[in-house]
Amino acid sequence: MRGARSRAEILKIAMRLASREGLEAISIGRIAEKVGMSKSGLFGHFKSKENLQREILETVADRFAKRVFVPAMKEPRGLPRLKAIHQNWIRWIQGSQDFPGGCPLIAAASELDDQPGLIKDYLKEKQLLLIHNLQKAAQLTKDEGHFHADVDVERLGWYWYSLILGYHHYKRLLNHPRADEFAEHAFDELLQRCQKKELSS
Amino acid sequence: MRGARSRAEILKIAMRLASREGLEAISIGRIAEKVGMSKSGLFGHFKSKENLQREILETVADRFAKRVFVPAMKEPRGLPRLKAIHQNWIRWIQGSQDFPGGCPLIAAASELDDQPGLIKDYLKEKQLLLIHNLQKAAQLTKDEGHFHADVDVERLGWYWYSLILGYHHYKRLLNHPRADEFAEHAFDELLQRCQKKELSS
DNA sequence: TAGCAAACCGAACGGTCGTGCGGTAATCTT
DNA sequence: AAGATTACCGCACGACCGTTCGGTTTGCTA
Repeated sequence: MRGARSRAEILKIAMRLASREGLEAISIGRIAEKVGMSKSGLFGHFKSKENLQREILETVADRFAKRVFVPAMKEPRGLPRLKAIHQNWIRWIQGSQDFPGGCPLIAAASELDDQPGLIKDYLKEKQLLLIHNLQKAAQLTKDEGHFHADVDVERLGWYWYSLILGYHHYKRLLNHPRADEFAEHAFDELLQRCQKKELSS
Repeated sequence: MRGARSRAEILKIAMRLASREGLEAISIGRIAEKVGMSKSGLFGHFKSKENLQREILETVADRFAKRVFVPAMKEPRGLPRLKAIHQNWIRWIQGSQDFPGGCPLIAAASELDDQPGLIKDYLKEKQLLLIHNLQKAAQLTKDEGHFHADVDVERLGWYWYSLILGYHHYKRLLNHPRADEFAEHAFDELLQRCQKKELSS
């Protein structure tokens, strides 16, 4: 089937465009132009703009998992794996060549947080899954004995995510020179505090 | 001049709309409809959409200062003032009736972080000012002796902002039941850590 | 009260949007 | 090789976009 390769290529380009301009701001016409095919030809692949948006989001989420979580699974469970996830995540935000516009998931989150609909539900589901995976990795770290037994993994997950958001904000919007330093330092502190009695519920 | 009141009313309604749909997504026609006047009549007040967007942002920033910083200035400098700022900020995010769509500044930040232009520059300037004010309040706390002398106020500012972003994310997108608890707890911890030797550069 | 500036309107412009249709060319199935 | 399915195209639609313009109403000033 010739369409499959074309479809993947469309999504890759659309993803790149959406990372710069936002999921709602992109238009089918401009994607088509960039891909090098007609508007109606592209439209035929997805049967509505909403479908296209959902598939873009899906493509991004897949890529995120492949870049951040999958490689970290090769590290032994516990602290090494946690650190690998964090490092991959930071690198992801620093912007592989694929996303000139920062993490599309974070961008989409603030873009959609107040207009209900299929896309928002889908995004929320993906975010919950991401957080669940963070917490699972943290739970394993507890089980391995690398963390204090009283650590509240849900709270750790929130801390972790917050510092990622802060990093993203300082880095991408403000171009703050100390963004990398802050994020790295904060994550180390967070891990250390989890080894002591702090961060319990 | 009859136009002044009308102008303020337009901005108030436009601000509300922009908080839900984003600064780029709003259209002059829909704002005009909601205000109850003609598209061209509204357009006459601002002479371009970009001007309108900038003025919306300005309105939001003014209101933010008035709700978050100004009331906190009545508290004595140092810890009490810091806590007041935080409390007001949290309340601001919880969404006064004015913003059904979460903090427009945060929303605009992710929306604009990758498309350069006047609006982004303006937003960035406002964000830097906000951070500067946070740091100034923290510096005063140091001067009052409420914090350890080695505290790195720039780093504290980043921590503070990060937890606000995390709160916003968990609260508005995910409707997480523990969002308030996490944010409150984290801020208390942050203050405590600033009183010890931690959080130095 | 005359005159003027500003607020506001309706209509229209060129443009882009998402979407649908009919037709052609390529590919797969049998 | 015949037939069915699919990819893709050009074209056109109705709707909405930001913006402009000429004309009417309103409120202030002299």
